[in-house]
Amino acid sequence: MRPLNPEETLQKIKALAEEGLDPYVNAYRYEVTAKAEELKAKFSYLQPGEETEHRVSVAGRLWHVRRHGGITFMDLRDESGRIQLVVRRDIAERSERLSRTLKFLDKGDIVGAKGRVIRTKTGEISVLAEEIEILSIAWRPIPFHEFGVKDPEQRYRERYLDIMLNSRVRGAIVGLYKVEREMRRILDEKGFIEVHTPKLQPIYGGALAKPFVTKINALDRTVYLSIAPETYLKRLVVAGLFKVYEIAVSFRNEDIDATHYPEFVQLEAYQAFADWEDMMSLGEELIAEAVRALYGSYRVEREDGTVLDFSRPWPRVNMVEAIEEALKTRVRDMSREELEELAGRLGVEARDPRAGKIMEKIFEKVAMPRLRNPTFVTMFPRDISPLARPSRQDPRFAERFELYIAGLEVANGYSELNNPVLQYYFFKEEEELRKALEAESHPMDRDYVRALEYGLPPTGGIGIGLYRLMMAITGLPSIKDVIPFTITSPENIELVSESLQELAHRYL
RNA sequence: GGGCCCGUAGCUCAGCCUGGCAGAGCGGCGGGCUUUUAACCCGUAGGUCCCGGGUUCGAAUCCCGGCGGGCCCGCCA
Repeated sequence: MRPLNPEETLQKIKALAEEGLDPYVNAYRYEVTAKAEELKAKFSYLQPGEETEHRVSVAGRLWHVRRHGGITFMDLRDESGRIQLVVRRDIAERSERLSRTLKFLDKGDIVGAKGRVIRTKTGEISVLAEEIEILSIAWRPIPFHEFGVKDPEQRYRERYLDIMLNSRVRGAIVGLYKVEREMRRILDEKGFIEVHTPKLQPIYGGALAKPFVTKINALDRTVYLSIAPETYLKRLVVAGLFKVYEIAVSFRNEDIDATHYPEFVQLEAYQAFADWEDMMSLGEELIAEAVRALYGSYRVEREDGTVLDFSRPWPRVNMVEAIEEALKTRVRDMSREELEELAGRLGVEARDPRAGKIMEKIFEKVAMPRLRNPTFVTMFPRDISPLARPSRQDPRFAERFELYIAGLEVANGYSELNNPVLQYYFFKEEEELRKALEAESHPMDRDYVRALEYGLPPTGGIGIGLYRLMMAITGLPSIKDVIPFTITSPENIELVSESLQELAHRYL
């Protein structure tokens, strides 16, 4: 690997160019015929020392270079895994280009290699290289090996290094893709339509959060980045798309912590003629099958040793009952004042005009931390659920649930409120609330109520926080770990290239 | 918004409490080596101790301010 030293880098580049090996001149494409892990599986039958005539070409980044004088071993990493390249002196002596190239190879470089598949004397399935091309150069030292990048600042500033070196982070990013693919497959099979709803919205809604405010120049109009796709998806149900979903990026202008980030991805699905129970079942299926697609099992053993069991069905616990069981106290008929007093005794800060908000806080304090395996918490207070349908059993509560996994709130869903009179009434309530305190409230959305006036079928909906889900199943401690790139404050970046501008003319 | 902690070589970190030559391992560079797996052996270079100010004969170390980062609490998923 090269030192972070422009002068030495310059000498290397010049020397490469003189030998006709400059990859910025030579290497525009490379024919790849095999992947590392596929080769190791396919040739696992080889005995130590056995060689084949099977010629392959592989490409990737050099991970280790072990030079032994007459023989060199290199580990090449591609997107499937690692495979060893072997360069023997007797072969290199027959190819001047190979022996010249070999001198320049450095840990971190991107190379392509052609050769025969063998198993070495010590048992490693390898490509015995006959040709090697330098395809790109690592100008900067990459912090390889056992240490990797630990400095949290460098991890986030140079995230490509963290993703390159940290297999858990890479696994979470690839894992999210597999989760989304499996969820799409299931929803497609059930006849759901995938759509995109506006990210630029004149009225934000579908959740209670501060929005990002921006402007459409063409219309000279203030708009908000979507905090949730919910109200648009339900407009589509009104329109007759009775099974509809979106994997939506949502933006909320709130603080960043271990479980919150201002932009995040959620899958929201709506199904006409279904209620909250159906949506719990759908959520179970989507998540359990995604986990199985990822790990081949409904049981996940996490890095920290804990095991999560996604076998269905998952427990469904009533919020009030969960609190009462934890506290051994009857809370279901408590007034707002009594709840506030209880919260005070529990050390829960809850000054809010809504009794339901205080109830939720108490729940999060006393009952939520106990929930490890996937558990639905049901019957959320009605006054903190302005888009949900009141319970057919007790109108103080909504037919609303949240899903908790490993102490994280991962999903939220309900029987959708389809009564326009009640929806308008709840929006008015929210407006009053906004005046009464600084807390976020749902803005009045007259167009949404108008849509309901055309008739929304009885509908169930669910939103699944996909980053939270990845945190839960990987055990990674911060939501930033599962997001490919997060924002960092500005820095002065020193570039090798800036001091080597004299090279630019070579390539034009 | 409140509190706690961190910043030393390319990477991982020690040194700081109790002020006295800037350190280790890995990596780099040079040499050797035809079966290694973080190869090994010999040699060697490499520093804005985050920045600024103060105390002191003397500051990586103590004090003040700033910058960058992390964690916890409050609020939003």
